[in-house]
Amino acid sequence: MTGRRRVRIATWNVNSLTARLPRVEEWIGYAQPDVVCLQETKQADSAFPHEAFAALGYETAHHGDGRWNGVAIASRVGLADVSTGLGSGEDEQGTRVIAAECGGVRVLSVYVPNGRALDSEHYPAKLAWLAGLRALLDRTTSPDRPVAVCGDFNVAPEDRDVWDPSQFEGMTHVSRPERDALADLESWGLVDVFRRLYPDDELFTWWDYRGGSFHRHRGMRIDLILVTEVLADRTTYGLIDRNARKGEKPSDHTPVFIDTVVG
DNA sequence: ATGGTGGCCCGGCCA
Repeated sequence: MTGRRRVRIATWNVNSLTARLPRVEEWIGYAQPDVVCLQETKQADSAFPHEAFAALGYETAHHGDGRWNGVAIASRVGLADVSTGLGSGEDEQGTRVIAAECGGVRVLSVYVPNGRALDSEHYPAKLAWLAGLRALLDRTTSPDRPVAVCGDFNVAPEDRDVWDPSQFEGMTHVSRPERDALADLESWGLVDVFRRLYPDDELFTWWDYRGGSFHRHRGMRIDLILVTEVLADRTTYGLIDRNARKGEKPSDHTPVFIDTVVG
């Protein structure tokens, strides 16, 4: 590992890897990411298709217990020092975070709890989970290092990250406490690097399956790549690949990736 | 029209 290398880091909530494997293989084939963070595999560790990724040249690590959640990292630039969970009391729902060292970057694949509704007990649990993620970063790495926290945050950081803010009043994903919890996580030393690259509105990563939302451009940007400044400063490109939301049996999320430089 | 679509897997729950 000498010299500077470009790495393409991607994240995708696949909404069941069992249902989505053909689309994931297809996407990896043309997008050629070096690291892919997956969320909502909905698989037990014993069911994860390590061989399918190995055939494409990727090492994989997965953390899941079956029906709910499930996160993974696939890497073709090395995969070491894997750890799972928040390591604190906030991840009782489990199987929502996995981390690994990939080509000189500490990569985390995260699936933040949905929260369901502002008056649900799952809502304060979501806020606590985000605080627990910051605590995990504090214990395991440093903002001076190359770190990429990638995943489905279930929070739209700003009003321009939803198709119509008036439709979301009183709902999760846009509330002040959720946005504050995300901002507090970023204040650890992370940059929403995709937004830094593209200040435009209407750049969404998720569209409801219902009501033709995708074709009506009714979405939200909730899948984020948060990186430390050493990576943000060297990020040359980023893309939300809307093509993966089209066609046969798409996930309701589409992948996001960035190109950055390590070393 | 508190609906609608899709994944889990077959009765609702979750997103």
